[in-house]
Amino acid sequence: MTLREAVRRAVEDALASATAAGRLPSAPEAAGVTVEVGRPANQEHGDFASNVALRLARPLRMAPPAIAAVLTEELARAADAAGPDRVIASAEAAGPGFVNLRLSDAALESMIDRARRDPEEWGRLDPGSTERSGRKVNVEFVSANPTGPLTVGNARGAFVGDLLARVLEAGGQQVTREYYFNDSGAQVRNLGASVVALREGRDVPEDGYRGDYVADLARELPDEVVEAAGVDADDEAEAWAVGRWASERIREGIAASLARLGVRFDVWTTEASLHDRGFVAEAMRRLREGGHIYEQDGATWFRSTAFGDDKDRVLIKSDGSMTYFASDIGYLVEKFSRGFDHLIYIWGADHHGTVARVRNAAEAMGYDRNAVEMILTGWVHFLEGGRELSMSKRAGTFITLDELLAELGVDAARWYFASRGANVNMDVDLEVAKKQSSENPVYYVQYAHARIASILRKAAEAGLAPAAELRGTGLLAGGPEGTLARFVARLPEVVEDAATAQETQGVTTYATELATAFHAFYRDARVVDPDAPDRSAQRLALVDATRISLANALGLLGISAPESM
RNA sequence: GCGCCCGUAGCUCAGCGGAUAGAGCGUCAGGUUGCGGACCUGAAGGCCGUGAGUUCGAGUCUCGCCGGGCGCGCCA
Repeated sequence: MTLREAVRRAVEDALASATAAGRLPSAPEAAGVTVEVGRPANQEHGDFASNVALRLARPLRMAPPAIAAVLTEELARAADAAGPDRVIASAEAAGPGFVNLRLSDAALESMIDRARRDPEEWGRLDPGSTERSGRKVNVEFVSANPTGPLTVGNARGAFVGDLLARVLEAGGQQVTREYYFNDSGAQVRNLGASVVALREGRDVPEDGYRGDYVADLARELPDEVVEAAGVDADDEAEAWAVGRWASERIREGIAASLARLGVRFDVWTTEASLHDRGFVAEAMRRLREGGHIYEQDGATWFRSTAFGDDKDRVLIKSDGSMTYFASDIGYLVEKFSRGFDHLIYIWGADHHGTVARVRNAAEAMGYDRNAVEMILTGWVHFLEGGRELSMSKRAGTFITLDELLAELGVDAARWYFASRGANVNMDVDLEVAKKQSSENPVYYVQYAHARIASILRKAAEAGLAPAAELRGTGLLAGGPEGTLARFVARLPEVVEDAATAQETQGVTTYATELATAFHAFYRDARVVDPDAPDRSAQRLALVDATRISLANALGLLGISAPESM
């Protein structure tokens, strides 16, 4: 349990017992008021504060400070009764009616001990601790068609999707990372025709692909691939055969690029497989049975307007071929057939127009539309020396993801995307990003980790080891230790918030604050002091818990925590 | 025209309806007889685009307006 939840329950109990004892009036309207506690911005206001007295003022017809005073007395009574195991050390009514709460030393000590007892689990949520833990979630992201290497344009989705997956996993959810692509469309033929043209020394066709990678493929193309297309193969058959080969080669390259980012996919699904395995037909059948389909102008339509869309959507074109949307709904059936409770799609902002139709189709097929969620990523504008870099895969003018990483490094790039909301547009000037890379906050946090690792090594050389437990030592009663411990103990709350909000900005903020708190502690308190072995051992324990928290916060973002740098 | 997203310090961005709006970079002024100076301390810098509304309380919620981006195919 997080400290926040323990404190929240204590306030809840105080409210219940004060009401039962008649110290607060009981009013039916008060039932709708839930007890919430938060971290005050100002540390003078304590470790936690609750606004419940302000919320109860109207239903109870009492002044907020008076309610706060009653709750404060009740909390003090409960703390006395709990003795040394109490979580709350003191409570006071303050300001317009807040109840400010201060944590006991014992509560802090036990959190530090918990972090060190099981470092792997520290910061991960207990199963069943939140509504969503245990949920089976599919996160589909990147999903670029394999007609060329991943570009910086794909970077946003790759990082946002992976970061989201990591945060959900830390929150106790079962995540499948999924990549969806088309390996049988006309683009594959065009890619093949482009490779063949270059191989034969001709110009790339009008609708073909350019770029160095196409020339590379032409050079590497084995004769067997061409021959396998048939001795008398026409240009069309040859283009398809070569296209399939090239497409698979590119897909392998994409997987390798993603692996370099620390992104690994569990499932790769092709659009063709959804048709081959009958999921598209199954989706059509469901919609037809529900009366959500009609024929018009020779095409088959989904009545999306019945669910609030601004127009109906074509599933089967008048020439008999299927739309991309038809594959989408087949994919819905396929995903739900695998038992997922929740589907998340990471899409670029330009796809927002297709959100409604997919969720509408899910509802029409009898699924919970709220189980289908689209996260739209904002635009990334890449600049070089203030000049915009325009990119086109067909023209071959783009920066690859690999090139970006070679310049920035995986850790810096991950931090960059993790510290910003998924849906905000942002400008990245590559020259500035490179120049500032050593000033990047990620290095500040990593430095704190490396510094602690160094201290622990120094301590070992001096024959000092961290104390097994801080419980009962009183080390955290005040001073620099208490301040640092409060930051360390917060990690589980940070993870819970990240999992709930499905965002990582809070994690980067926390990691920076924790590093700052450590650097301040380092300044004020000497850790390794052979003349005071007991205190050294205790401070080493606290510092070790700090190291674990830094490593786990960074790990949550897929960023390394170096022992030295 | 309709719809979605964005607008917070010079720059890049944080900010669960709560108390005096924050961080990094940049600028300016300082700091080490000890465990890593990739560090620390301090300063300057804000009508939170704008106007109303809801609320005990709004950067946060609602509506209008202004500015920027994107979308409105039997394309993928």
